[in-house]
Amino acid sequence: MSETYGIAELAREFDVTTRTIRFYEDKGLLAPLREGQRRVYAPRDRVRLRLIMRGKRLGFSLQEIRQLIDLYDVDPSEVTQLKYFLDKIHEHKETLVGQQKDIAETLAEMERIEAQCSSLLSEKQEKRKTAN
Amino acid sequence: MSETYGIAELAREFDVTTRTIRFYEDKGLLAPLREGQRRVYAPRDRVRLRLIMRGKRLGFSLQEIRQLIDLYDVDPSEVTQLKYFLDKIHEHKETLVGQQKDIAETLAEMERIEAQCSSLLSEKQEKRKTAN
DNA sequence: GCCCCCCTTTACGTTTACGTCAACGTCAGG
DNA sequence: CCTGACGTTGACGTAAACGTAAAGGGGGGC
Repeated sequence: MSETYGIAELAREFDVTTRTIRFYEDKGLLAPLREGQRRVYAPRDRVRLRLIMRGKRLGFSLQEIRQLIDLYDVDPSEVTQLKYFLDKIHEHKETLVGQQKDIAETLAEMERIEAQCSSLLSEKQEKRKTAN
Repeated sequence: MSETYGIAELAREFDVTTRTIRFYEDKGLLAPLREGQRRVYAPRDRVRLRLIMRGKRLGFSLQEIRQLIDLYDVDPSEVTQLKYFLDKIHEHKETLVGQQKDIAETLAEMERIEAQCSSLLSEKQEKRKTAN
């Protein structure tokens, strides 16, 4: 079984160009198999691409995204490495929690402004009614 | 009263270079007063800079940040403009909610991996104990 | 046989967000 | 008076993340 995908297929699915996908490979974010020259993507590559897109939506650089992705296939051989990874995870978690806070603040302000606008709008529209 | 700030002062406070602050001015994100040639920043400029930094932490481009900031001082004169701003706000809100979801997912996975690593780690450390 | 679509590599171009350097004015302290 | 900190504009440099164009191979359908 184990479905595979072509580069154009993935490009369509994630709404990026094939150039972009190849670029990610260049940067070590993807490593598809080859059939001759052609790239053949396994489901795990697709998952990785999904992770990449999510990282981008959160404003992470490709380097940071690479770190994040690498956390998913940790080789848990050495204790020192495990500790290192735990550190990395803590770092990322802190960043994410910080972003949550930033988003919450921004959303709160958006809603404040929205309410302000809405009330002003309905006010104006009331006036237009009564003017008729 | 109304405190004012020099460019270096703000640069220190927000941990950016003066070049960066001037660059933001170039891009229309800041518009400090001048005393002769020198830039003089009012509290509102400081607030704006804070908004800019928050936007950056969320991965927005300076253009997007500009849009966001502009929402804070809307001139509520025209009804069509009000509607336009409400639209903008909705857009931004959707983006932010999307990011919240992305963050929640990523955090969940981080914790999954973290738990995995932790248990593996304590396991290994147990073995080292019993081996002695 | 030809067209079309998918695939490949190589290489130069572009945008964003600043960094860096030059060349100069201004004002306080020693 | 000199130094040093702070400020200015202007121009060029750079890293990241792709876009785009060139030049070509391989296979399927009519």
